[in-house]
Amino acid sequence: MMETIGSDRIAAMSVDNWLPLTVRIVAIERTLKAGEALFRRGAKTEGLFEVVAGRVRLTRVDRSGREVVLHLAGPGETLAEASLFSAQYHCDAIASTNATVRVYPKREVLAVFEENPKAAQAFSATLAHQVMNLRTRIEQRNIRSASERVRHFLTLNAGDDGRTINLSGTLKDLAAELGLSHEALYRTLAALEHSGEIKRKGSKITLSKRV
Amino acid sequence: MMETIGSDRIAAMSVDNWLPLTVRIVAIERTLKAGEALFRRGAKTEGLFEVVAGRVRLTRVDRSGREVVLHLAGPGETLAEASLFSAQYHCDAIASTNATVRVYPKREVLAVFEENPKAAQAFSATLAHQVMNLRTRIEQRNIRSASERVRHFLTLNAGDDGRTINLSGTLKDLAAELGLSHEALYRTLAALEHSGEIKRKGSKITLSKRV
DNA sequence: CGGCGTTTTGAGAGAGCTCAACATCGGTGG
DNA sequence: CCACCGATGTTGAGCTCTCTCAAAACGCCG
Repeated sequence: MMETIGSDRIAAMSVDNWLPLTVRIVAIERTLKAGEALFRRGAKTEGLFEVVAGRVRLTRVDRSGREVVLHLAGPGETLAEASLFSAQYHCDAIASTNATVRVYPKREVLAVFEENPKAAQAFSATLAHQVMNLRTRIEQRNIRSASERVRHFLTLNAGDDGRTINLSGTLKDLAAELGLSHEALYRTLAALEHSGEIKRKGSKITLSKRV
Repeated sequence: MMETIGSDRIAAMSVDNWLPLTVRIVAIERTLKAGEALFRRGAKTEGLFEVVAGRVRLTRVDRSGREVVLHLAGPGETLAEASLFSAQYHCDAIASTNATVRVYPKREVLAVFEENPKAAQAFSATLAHQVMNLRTRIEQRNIRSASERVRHFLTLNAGDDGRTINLSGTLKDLAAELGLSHEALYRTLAALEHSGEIKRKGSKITLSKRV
């Protein structure tokens, strides 16, 4: 899984890869309206979630009341993997758009791991990738400069051609994800475009050849 | 595992919990001098590492040449779990002090997971905790204020009494870990002490009752 | 058309960074 | 035993950069 809007391809964590049909059948679907909470920090854990449609974000609220986006999951990705091993959620899950999710009960999923080593291993791999991605995220957060942080994001999320990025949310959302004020992001993008480093067209950004 | 110097107890990830003796026996020990690299980003992955003595840090170097500390592992903790599922390391591992590590070959560890669901699950749980801790770390990085960031760290790493923190490295290391310049950290600690919020005594910090 | 949220641009202030000087503490070797 | 040296710890001062507060243009939807 991943944390950056455009990087689904980097570590898309489809349930298909490891969760047997037997479990997927018992899953319950649930729909959420934009802004609705799937679960809240401190609530008892139910199980694993898969986003079927829409987008769900994992967030925490720091003491100053600011929302910190930990992760943004799109269709095919799973949510709250860590909750399988803990009794309570440790962050909030909120629908960013109208969304549909599937719930795989904790009990059933854990049972699968007992019986099916392949599934367990695939799940481990998934978590391991998540760890890597979170570390990348921390690396990003260490960058003070807004322009460097944006560049870091853009290069990391460039498409197959290495130059094109498709934003899937609003720029304001992206700002939150990058840990910048939205004004700072607007200004930075404007400056990068003005300097010719990038080109913008709607929700598409293109990097110019070599910096 | 964890990322903060004093929080070993929060998610100490001892190998003893899940890795069978059969594997632990084939492990190879290796010693490192302070500053020596255990592995470098891009190198072929060997397996899982356990820190026996000393401290090893996981880092990346950003484009400005600054070192970003992703993780600091102490005795009993494991390193590079994600490398089990990838061909190359994605960050550098460097000994912060003279250190001894044990190497558990990838092949053997993965074999254990095939045969022993309990081990696989314990490993997953370990990774899941790591994910949680990394998220906490991201939350921390979102805090702009140096004093708030330090408070966040202190409360998160307070000992059993909830008021005492034992620093295990230098303040300079801590600054890097917190993503602050060492000057800023010194000043902040001095200010907190001056205001009576904390007391310092060598490498020990005590929080005053309630803020 | 009216309203709401996003996108933009402006101006000012605060906070941390950088550069710099100095103190302190261990360890090393003469 | 003491002088030297490097790294850590500490404090000072200015500067840059982002945040915050403000205001306005734009776009979308009922």
